[in-house]
Amino acid sequence: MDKQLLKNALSPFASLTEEEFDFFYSLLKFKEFKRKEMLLTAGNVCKNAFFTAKGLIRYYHVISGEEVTGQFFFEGGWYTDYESFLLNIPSSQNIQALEKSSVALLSNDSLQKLYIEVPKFERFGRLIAENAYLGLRKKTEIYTHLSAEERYLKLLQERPKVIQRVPQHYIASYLGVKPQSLSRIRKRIGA
Amino acid sequence: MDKQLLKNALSPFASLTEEEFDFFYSLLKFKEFKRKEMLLTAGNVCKNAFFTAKGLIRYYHVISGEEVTGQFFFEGGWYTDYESFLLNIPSSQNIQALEKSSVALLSNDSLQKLYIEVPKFERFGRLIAENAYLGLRKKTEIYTHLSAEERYLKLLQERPKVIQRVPQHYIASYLGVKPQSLSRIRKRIGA
DNA sequence: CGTTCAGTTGACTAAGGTCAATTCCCGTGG
DNA sequence: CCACGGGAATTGACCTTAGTCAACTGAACG
Repeated sequence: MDKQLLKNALSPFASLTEEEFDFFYSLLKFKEFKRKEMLLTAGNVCKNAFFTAKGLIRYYHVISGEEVTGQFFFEGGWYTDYESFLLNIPSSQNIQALEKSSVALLSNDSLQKLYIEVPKFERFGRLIAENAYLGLRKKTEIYTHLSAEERYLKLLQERPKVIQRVPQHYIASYLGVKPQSLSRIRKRIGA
Repeated sequence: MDKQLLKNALSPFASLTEEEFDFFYSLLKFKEFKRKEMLLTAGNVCKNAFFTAKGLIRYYHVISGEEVTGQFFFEGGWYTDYESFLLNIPSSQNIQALEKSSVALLSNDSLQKLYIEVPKFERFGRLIAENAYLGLRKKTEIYTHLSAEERYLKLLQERPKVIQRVPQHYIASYLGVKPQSLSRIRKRIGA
């Protein structure tokens, strides 16, 4: 596990002393996941927040029998199902490694400990949530007024890594189109 | 301004002493808005968080010349453009009263003061953001996999107040369909 | 009253979905 | 290392949903 990567990922949210960071670090657990392995399966309580140190993670919902991908996370990305994690209720999400991945796990207990021992992390938690909100709002706006082709082009432009590393049918489920349609779109724009 | 309404609206997020609440209350400003009056216009910095004590507020974006309504807020609802409010940058949103409304304003300065004087409010800020995130995620999910008719029925079922109080073309812009289509949907389902 | 803006309706178009048949990879086991 | 099997991607024909353009009705407010 790359300690520095973790430090860098936190720096936009909180400036920590060595001591504070080390305390935070001591609360983490580390785990390896194989390709297609699940970090969380719907119906279970999401006990951890996940930090992707290496690899590629996605979360998705199953709605009327179909997978709807919510987001992809690469090296340096944080994710948890807030609702389940915070309220300790069964999650409706699935979190899955799409590549062989190294992940840091922060349990809710540890996070609460963190909030108490280092109050600065309350702020950190708030900023993470606010940040998640902004990202999601952006996605929502894009989705409710752009065509499938425009959404694809936007993704291509803003996050080419997703196009490069994620299998196409997952991208389709993220963009809200069928794999066939995405294939036609790609053909049309000459990708 | 109904002090008790404000207290009730806060209670899910923070249990405050009389003293803490009074300090919070002392930081607020109060303002009346007429029907169609703007609380914020795109291009300006969003200097305040808004609490709707009475009336009906919406926020919207203008995208390719069209209004896209993000959300409606009734009595008891909070809203601010986080991005603009937090980062002190020009907002891309418009916030507007749809009915004659009484609104409480909390400036960023006041909020920062609050965070310092009553650290409990860091938690409050975090919970508000997390809550906003959950609401938005729900909307995003609904939108990317339900048909226009299903979205309308869902809104009708979950928030009948919106259908009752909001003019139809705003609902259309919220649901992501044209007013003509919404009219046809309503005819089809016999509303 | 009359002007204006919201809502309705009709005819047509276009985007994306559905069903189905291949083809193309790519990982696994022999 | 090669062959095979199965999931992923592509393509075609057709269908459904929502958008577009346009005319008309209705209600609301000055």
